[in-house]
Amino acid sequence: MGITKTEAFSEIHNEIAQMMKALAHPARVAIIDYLLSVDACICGDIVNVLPLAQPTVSQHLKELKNAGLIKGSIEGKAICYCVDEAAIAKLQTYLGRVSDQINKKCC
Amino acid sequence: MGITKTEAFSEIHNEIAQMMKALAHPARVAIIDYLLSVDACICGDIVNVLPLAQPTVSQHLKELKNAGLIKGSIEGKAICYCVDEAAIAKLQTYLGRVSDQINKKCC
DNA sequence: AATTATTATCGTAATATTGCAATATATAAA
DNA sequence: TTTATATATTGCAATATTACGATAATAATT
Repeated sequence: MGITKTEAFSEIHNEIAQMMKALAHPARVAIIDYLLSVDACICGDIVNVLPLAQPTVSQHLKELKNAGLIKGSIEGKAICYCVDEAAIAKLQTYLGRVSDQINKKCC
Repeated sequence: MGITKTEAFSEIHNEIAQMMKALAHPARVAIIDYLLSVDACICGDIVNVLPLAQPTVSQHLKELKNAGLIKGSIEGKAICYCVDEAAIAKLQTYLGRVSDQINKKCC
């Protein structure tokens, strides 16, 4: 139905899924990469870097922000976005657990 | 439009996004977790563990398989699925790079 | 105050995803 | 060969996502 049975799953599974979803689009992965490539977090030109119209980029930024993957703060007439370290760490921790539990003698 | 401008993004960004997408649903995260919790990879009861109907689970398994996150092999009348180590490693590598590049003095 | 630059929101069209009943397929067991 | 068990496929309804033009909101500049 395009609707996820969120309530049927554990909070952890929902949380991980939500963060993964934020990165489940090449534009959003590209945004993360661009934010990292800029030395400071004064970034007012994300729109110019992506092959998408400004409203679309704004929407993607919003999704990244809602998922907690980036933080934004007003910096004059531009807005400064940067990657949230804690969020990335959370994903790393999850994947680390997965990696550790893989049964090497399996399949 | 619900359609992603795939061709406008780099292969790496698309590849990462695709893998993330596979984990962008609590059911699929739950499947991974369940596969890891079983000692061997003889798993014929994923359907009974999830709060979803059999066709829905089958569909989620297909998506995980298409994204390369799990491998499946026929084992009698059941099918053995298990987590693909290389795929997880690829995601870990990506997140590791992100983590390394985060500008600590930012924001 | 008017202008300019930057980002957000609204509305909408096209497409994708989620979920399941019904049904098909495949293999093991009887 | 029939039956039972396990998984896949099809078809469809409900909802979500993606993309963008038009427009609004905000803040610096003139």
